[in-house]
Amino acid sequence: MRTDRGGDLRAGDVGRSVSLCGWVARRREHGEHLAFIDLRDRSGVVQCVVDGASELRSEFVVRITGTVRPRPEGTANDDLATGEIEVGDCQVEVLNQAEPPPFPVSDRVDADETARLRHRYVDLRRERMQRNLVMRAAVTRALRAAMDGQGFLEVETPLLWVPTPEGAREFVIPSRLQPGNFYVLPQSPQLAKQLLMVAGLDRYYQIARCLRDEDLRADRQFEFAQLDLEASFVSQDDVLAFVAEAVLDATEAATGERPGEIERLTWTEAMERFGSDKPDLRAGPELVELGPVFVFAATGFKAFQAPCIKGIRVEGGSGDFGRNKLDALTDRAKSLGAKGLVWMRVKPEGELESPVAKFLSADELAGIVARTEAAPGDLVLVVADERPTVRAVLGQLRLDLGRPPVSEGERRFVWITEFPLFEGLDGDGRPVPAHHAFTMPHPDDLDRLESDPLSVRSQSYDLVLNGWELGSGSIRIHRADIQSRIFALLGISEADAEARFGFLLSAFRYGAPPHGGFAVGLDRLVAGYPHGAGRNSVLLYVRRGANPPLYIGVDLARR
RNA sequence: GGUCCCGUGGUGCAGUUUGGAGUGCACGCCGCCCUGUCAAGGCGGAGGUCGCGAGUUCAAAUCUCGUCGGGACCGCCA
Repeated sequence: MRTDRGGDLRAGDVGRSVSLCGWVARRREHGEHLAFIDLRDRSGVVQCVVDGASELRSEFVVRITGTVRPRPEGTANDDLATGEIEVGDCQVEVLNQAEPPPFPVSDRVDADETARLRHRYVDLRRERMQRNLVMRAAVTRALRAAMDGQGFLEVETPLLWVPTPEGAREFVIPSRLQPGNFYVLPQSPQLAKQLLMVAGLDRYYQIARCLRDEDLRADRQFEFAQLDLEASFVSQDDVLAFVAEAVLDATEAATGERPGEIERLTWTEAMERFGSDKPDLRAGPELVELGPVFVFAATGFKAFQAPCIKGIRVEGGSGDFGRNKLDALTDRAKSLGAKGLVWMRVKPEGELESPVAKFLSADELAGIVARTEAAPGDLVLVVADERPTVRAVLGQLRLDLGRPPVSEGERRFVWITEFPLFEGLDGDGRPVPAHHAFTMPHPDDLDRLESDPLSVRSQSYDLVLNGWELGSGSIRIHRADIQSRIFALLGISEADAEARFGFLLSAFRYGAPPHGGFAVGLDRLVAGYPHGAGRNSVLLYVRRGANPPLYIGVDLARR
């Protein structure tokens, strides 16, 4: 039916007779006997010169047969990949007519998103959307190649699964054969892949569908994909290397540029310096510890008699922040949980101007300037509070003060390692796992497991890109003695454990190898590549909340 | 479960603060003209329950309440 995709034609094709099929993107009529048709297919757009186009309308499906020729002198179009040539002497065959589209099929116009989702098949005709889907395919191809190259075996795990005792809320599917019983759709292949390790598969990966019945967010869908992997006989560094290889290859495939080494921060470093376990390293000031400045601890300023004092330096911020903006920043800090926000302007002579300056000694003021390395014209923001509050507030403020969009500027991947094993204590004083109950503690901290559990680090790790959590993983517990200690700490009896995790524990009794793994969120990874892209431009279909459920333009099934 | 914001021809917006005739702009659509355009251009035209429902008022796109839809965020997402 066709010989080429029109968008692929170049000067080298001049003279060829071609047949092209596609949609009428635009037409420009110049009287009865000259019209230009921009023909669009997956490869892009090419200009066809036809003898009259009065029967053609936007989005008609046509087959055009003609001859590739160079455009007349002076009429080339640098904005088009096909701009040097055109297809002339065209015969046009209308394969199908079309109603006017509900919104312009153009990258220039941001149409109503509801309409775009309802008519997703029209929305996906946009060049940008198709480009993103093509890029997504390039990314998954690169991921597969990287995993294959590292000796991983692709294995598909079941979708009709059983409940997992912890984690996200799961979708349930009624069973026809056992009325009253339900299948559960996996929130991740976590347990299945651990069983594959017990089975001796050694290195497994999958581009896995994950389904979570949780509330939606801008970057969150019920249904999403991840590169899921698990490997036996590996250390944490081995896992990080596997993932880095795949992610860097994918980035190169998507953008043409291979980032350098992925940086590494421990969780504590990330929290202290950036106030976040998913730091955006591109911009914004780091948090500076100010507590030690006040060695004498007996500062006369009550607000600074706190367990933790940190500041951030806003370069050149003195002039940019008048009282209104400072008040707004203070309100923002309070809404984030701080009791207040102390600001200090560095005056041309180097001394500090601040509402609280009179409560601080000269040494203290000088210490703040020295620690923050503040220069004249800078602004220093200080929060004093409990350590988690200080981190959270300043961590958010540094982003508020200048965070570029995720997909713009440089690409800063960073590993966050040594997460705490427990995130705190529950109402009964029992530690709460930060990851899951099968995460291996850091070997150096094992002897403190019972005596000081909150200080115990885990062998779990996250991959972060420009402030986005791209994925996470851990080394799993494979030894029964350590698992028993964890269950004891969590207050899970042997009977409880058997009831909740029985099939995994029983599998582990038949020879479980040391193993660990990772999962990379594919949608987030891909959305981070194109400039200005959002979630909805890299997904085939987008699911939104509430009624009527807008999926592919139809309601959910009812029974 | 909670907080805040937004609903105006097919699309994108202005109009809402301070109530006074569905008023305006751009795109698209329909018709006519046009032989080198490319977001073609010119002339003309059609297209509206201002999300929906109450209330206040002589009068509501505009004010109030409710409701539906959408968005952002918190909870939640091991």
